[in-house]
Amino acid sequence: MSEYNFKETENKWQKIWKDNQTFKADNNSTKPKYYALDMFPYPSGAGLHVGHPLGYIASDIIARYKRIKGYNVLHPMGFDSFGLPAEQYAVQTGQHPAITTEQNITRYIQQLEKIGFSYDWSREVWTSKPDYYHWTQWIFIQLFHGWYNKETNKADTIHNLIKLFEVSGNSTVKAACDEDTKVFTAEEWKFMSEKEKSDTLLKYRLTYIANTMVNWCPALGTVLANEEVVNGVSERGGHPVERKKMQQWMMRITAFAERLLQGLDTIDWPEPMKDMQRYWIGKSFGAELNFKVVDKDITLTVFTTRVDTTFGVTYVSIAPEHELISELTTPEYKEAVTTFVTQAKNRSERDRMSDVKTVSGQFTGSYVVNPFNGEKIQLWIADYVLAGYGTGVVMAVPSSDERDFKFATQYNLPIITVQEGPKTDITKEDFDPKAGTMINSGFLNGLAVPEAIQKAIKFVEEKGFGKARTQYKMRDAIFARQRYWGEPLPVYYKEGIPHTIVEKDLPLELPQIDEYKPTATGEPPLGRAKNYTYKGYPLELSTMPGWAGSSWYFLRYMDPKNITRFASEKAVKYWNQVDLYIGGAEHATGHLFYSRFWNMFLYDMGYVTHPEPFKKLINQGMIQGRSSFVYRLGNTNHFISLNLAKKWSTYTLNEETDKFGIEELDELLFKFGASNTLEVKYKEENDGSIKIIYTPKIIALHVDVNIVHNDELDEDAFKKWRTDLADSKFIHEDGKYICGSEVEKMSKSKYNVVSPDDICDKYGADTLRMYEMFLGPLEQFKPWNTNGIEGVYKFLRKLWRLFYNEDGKLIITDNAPTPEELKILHKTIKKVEEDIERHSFNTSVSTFMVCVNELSSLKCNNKKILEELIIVLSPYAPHITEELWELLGHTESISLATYPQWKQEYMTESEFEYPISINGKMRAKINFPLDMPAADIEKQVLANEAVQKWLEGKAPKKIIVVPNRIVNVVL
RNA sequence: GCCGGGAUGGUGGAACUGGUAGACACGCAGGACUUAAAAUCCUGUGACCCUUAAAGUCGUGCGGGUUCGAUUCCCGCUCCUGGUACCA
Repeated sequence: MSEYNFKETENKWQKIWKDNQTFKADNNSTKPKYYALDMFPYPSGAGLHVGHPLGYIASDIIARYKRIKGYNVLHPMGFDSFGLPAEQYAVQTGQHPAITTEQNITRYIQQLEKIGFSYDWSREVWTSKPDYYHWTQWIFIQLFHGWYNKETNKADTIHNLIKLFEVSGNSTVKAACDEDTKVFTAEEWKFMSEKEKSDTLLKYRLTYIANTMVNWCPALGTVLANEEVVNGVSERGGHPVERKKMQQWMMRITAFAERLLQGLDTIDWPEPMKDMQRYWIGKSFGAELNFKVVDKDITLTVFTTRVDTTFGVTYVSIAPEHELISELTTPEYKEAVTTFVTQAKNRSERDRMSDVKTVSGQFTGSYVVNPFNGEKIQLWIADYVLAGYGTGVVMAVPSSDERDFKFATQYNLPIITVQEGPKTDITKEDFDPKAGTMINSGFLNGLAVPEAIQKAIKFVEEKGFGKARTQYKMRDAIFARQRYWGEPLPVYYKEGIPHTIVEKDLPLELPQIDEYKPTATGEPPLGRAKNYTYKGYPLELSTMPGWAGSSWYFLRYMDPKNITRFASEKAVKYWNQVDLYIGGAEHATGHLFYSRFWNMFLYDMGYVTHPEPFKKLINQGMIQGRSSFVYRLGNTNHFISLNLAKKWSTYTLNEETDKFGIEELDELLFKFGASNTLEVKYKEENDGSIKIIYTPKIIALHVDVNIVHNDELDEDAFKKWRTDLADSKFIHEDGKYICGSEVEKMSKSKYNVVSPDDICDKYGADTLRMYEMFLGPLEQFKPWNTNGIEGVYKFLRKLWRLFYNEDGKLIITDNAPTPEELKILHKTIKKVEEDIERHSFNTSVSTFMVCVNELSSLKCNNKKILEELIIVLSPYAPHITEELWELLGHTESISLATYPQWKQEYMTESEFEYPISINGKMRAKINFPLDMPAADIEKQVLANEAVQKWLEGKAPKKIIVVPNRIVNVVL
C-alpha cells in the first residue's frame, strides 16, 4: 500500500483490536491504574451525530496516552437503556421496548466501533439487563435498610437503629428523619404493632414512602417531574396536570446534604459545576422563630435568615398547601380561603415560581403575635410561600424583602422600616437587603446587619423564642415512576407493610405485559402483569426513575460479570475512583448529584473505598448544528446566491428616483422566469409624499448540509434531493451558488445533522478524530462545520508520504538523526505532552501539523525520529499510526509501546534572539548568548547601531532585560 | 433577578505565569508541474498609507485606569451565550 488508504487501514486495525481484545483491562495488574470514563449514552433511535463523539474522542486520547505511559487503563462503555422514548414507542406500536432498545444499541455500537475507540467491550453494561438491575435493586434494598446517623455523620443499618430504639426509644437518637416524627420511649417501642413499627422506621429509612405533592397527569397515568409540566399541562401531549398528594417512594438524599457540599472541596471539577451543585444544595444559616396564634392553641414556626429584622415583621404568610390552614381560618373567611387555595393548588410549583411578577394572597382572619414586641399581626396565605422549603411559613418584613414589599403594597399591609443608611431604600434600584444599620428595632438599634443577626439569634435562643437553624434548599428525591420501562422496585406488601424481597431472589425481573399503558383503574402498567406477586403477596407496581441505573454504573464496569456482588471487593479496591470523567454540563444537578449520593452511601456501608466517585471531571461543550440555507425567489424554483439575496432583499427601489434599478432587477427576474416576485410596499415620507418600494420576495429554506461543501451548493445533488426541486435554476455569484448559514441545534428537521459515519466513509476515522479535536477547545460550545476538515486529511496524507516516495517505495532509513530533526521531534513531544495534561487537544493537533511540515521540508525519513513521532501521535490517530508502526517492523500493537521522553539537550540553543523594544515599541533584534549576564546585554544593546538610531542621543532612564523574552529600553 | 462562560483577520481558532498579537487550519489570490483536470508543491494574505520598496500609523466588543509594556490585571458599560429561579 503506497497511498494512504484509510478504509483498508481502519478496517484492518479495528478487526485486529477486536479479535485480540487489545484494550481489555486487567483486574490483576501490577501497573498503576487509570480509570477514564465517558458518560454512557441513552441509545436513541436517531443514532449518533457528529457531536456525540466529541467527549469520547477526548477520553479515548487520554486512555491511549495513559496506556503508553505505562498505566493499566480501564476505559469502558455501556448504555443507559431504560427510558421514556422506547416506552412511548412501545405504547404506540406494541413492540416491546427491549427490542427497540437492542436495535438502537446495535447501531450505536457499530457507529462507535467505526471511530476506533479503545473501549474494553468485554465490560459493556446495559442498565436494562436483569444481571445489571439486579444490583440496582440490591442498592435500593441497602438504602431501605439504612438510616443516617447525624452523630457519627454516617449512614448505618436499620438493624442498629432498632437496637437503639429498644434501649432508649428515639429521643436520644440523632438521625435524619421526617419532620413529623413523634418521640417515643423504649417501652412504647416495645408495645408498638408491626404496622406502627414499620411506619416509624419509614420515617428514618433512606428510601421511604411518604405522602408528597406531585404533578399527577391523569391522561398519561403518571407522576411528572416539575420540568415536564409547562403552563399546567404536560410537556408531551398537552394533557392537564394536577397537584396531588400521593404516596411515593422517596430517597432521603437530604441526609447527605452537608457531606455532598463539603465533598465538593475535595474533587477536581470545573468550578462552575461545583457552584451549580452548591447552589442546588442551597445551604443557608438562620433561625426558627415561633409565632403564637392569637386565641388558638397553635404556634407557627417560621424559618428566617434575617432574625435581625423581626421588629419589622408586619404580617406572617403561610403556604397554600399548609396542613393547618383550615384550623387557622376564621369562619367569615372560610369561603374566600377555600377559593384561593383551590386556585393556587392547580398551579404547579414550577409554574408558580416562574410567574414571579404577580403575587396573590388571602387573609385568614387569624392573628399571630410577634415574639419580639408582642404586636398582633395578620396571618395571610400567600402563594409565593413554598410548602416544601423551610417550615412553609414566612415572617414578612416588607421593608427588607422585595416580595414582602410587593405583597404588602398590593394588600395595603403596614410597612415598618428597620434599616437606615445608603442602599436601604427598597423602592430604589440599588437596594441591598443587608446594607445599613438597624433602627426601630429595640435592642438591635445602631448595629450593622451582620452583628444584629448574631445578637438577635442569641436573644431568640435565650428567650426560648426559637433556635438557630441551618436550612438546605435541596429536597428529597421522588424515586418512583408509574411506568413500565424501568427497574421494578423490589418491594412487596404484606398486610400493608412494605418489605424488600430476599436478596437471593434478585433480580426481580420486569414481567411481560400485553400493553404498555396504565390499567383501566389507573394503576401503573405493571398492574397489567399476571401473577405479579412475591410469595403470594402483591409487588410494588412503580418502577425506578431514569437516574437509578446511571447512579452506580461506573462501579459495575470494575467487575461487570460478577454474579455474587455488584463488583468484587478486590476490583472495587483496585480501581477505587474514576480518575477522569468526561461528559456534558447538563448533568450537574441530576446524574452527577445522585451518583455522588449513592457512592457516598455505599462508602459509609463499607462497599466502596472512596466517598467521591469522580476524582476529576471535564465538561465537553455541545457541538451545535450549522444549518445551510438557499434563497428562493417568491414561490418559483429559482434560487439566488447568498450575497445577491442579501443585496436584493435590502435593495429597496424607488420608482421615481431609481428607474434604472427597477428595470434592471425586473429584467433579471423576467429572464429567470420569476416575475411576480416583487413585493410592493408604500412608505410615507416626512414631507407627506408616498414612496413606493419594491422588494423581491426571498424565502430562506433549510437545505441538507451534506450537499453543501464550503458553503457552495452541489447543484446536481440539490436537484436530486427533493423531486419538487428537479427543475431548479440558480442565480450565481462569481459563477457559484453560495449558501447562507446559521447556528442551531442539530436536528433532523433542520437538515443539519452530520453523521460520523459519513465523515468516516469520506475521510476516515483518524481524520474525524483529529478534526473534532482541532475544531476548538473541548469545553467550548461550537457549531459543527466541515469546512476545515481537508486540512487534517492533508496532514495525514503528508505523514504517510514521509514513509513512501511518489513511486510508492518505502524510503525509511536507519541513518542517525540530525540535530535539527531531533530538535523538531523533542519540541513536539514536549508540547503534546503538556497539551494532553491540560486537555488542550486542539493545540496539539496544530503542533503535529507543524512537526510534519518541518520534517517533510527537511525530507526526513529517519526511522528513529518517525518511530517516536508515531507513538506520540497514536492516541489521536490510532489507525494510521498502527499501520505505520507495523511498517517500521514492529509486530506488537503500538498501545504496548513506551511513550518517548522529550530531552532538553536536543532543544537548547546557544543563542537567543532578543527583540529590543524602545518605549514599548519593537525596534530591533539582536542575538545574545543564552548565558550572557543582563548587565552585558544592556551594554551591548546601547552600543548597537540600530538601537542608537532610535535613542537619538538620549540616555535611557531604565533598561529592562527579561531573560529569554525581551529587552525594553525606557527613555 | 441571581450565578457562570464568552467577544481576537473573510472563517475556525492560537498566544500556558503581563513581554514580537493573529500560531495552525480553512478560504482567497498568484505561481510551478500537467495536453487538461485532480492531486501535490511554492509564494502572498489584519487594516490603513502606497506605483513599488522601505518606513510608518491603527488594530484583540466599547469607555477609562495601572504599567516601560495589557488580548492578559483593575473600574465602568454593550452585546451574545449557558444555567437557575418567589429558597424567606
